[in-house]
Amino acid sequence: MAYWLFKSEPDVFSLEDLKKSKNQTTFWDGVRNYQARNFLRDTMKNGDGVLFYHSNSEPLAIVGACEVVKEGYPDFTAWEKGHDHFDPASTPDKPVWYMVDIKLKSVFNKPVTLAALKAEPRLAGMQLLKRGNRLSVMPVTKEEWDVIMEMST
DNA sequence: GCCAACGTTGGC
DNA sequence: GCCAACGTTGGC
Repeated sequence: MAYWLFKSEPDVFSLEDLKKSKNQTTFWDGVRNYQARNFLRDTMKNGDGVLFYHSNSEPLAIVGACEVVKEGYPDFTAWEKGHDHFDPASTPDKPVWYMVDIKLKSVFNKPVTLAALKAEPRLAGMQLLKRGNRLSVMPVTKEEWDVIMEMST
């Protein structure tokens, strides 16, 4: 079992949106970065934990936890003409981009803000905090996961 | 295969 | 709204 962090701009898709989704489950479409794609396609397994992070908003924070409920499969929004995530390089025969399904597990009582993450010495190595980090899907260690869970209650 | 130009991300 | 950091593109 592995752990991950997904970024989302709440103006586009927030944890509240996930909460309101059918079965509180959604497909994580729109990842158009190869490194993140590889995580989605090759590494993520059912039951993996996912931290849900709100970027580009106030407050910047991890706001909840989810679980992978469907492993990597082609992101079909890539071949929907006119879709925001359309990419002519990807086709049903030769998909380039992949996604997983995640299901809401918990909405944090206390969102763990970016400032709080930075202030926690045990999280000094977190990839999210590294300078210039722009990955929207990234791994989290079990230790980091546990600390964040503790901070969220 | 190099690298400059460009577009995007995302915190501030 | 700014701008640093980074990935991608495309000319050579």
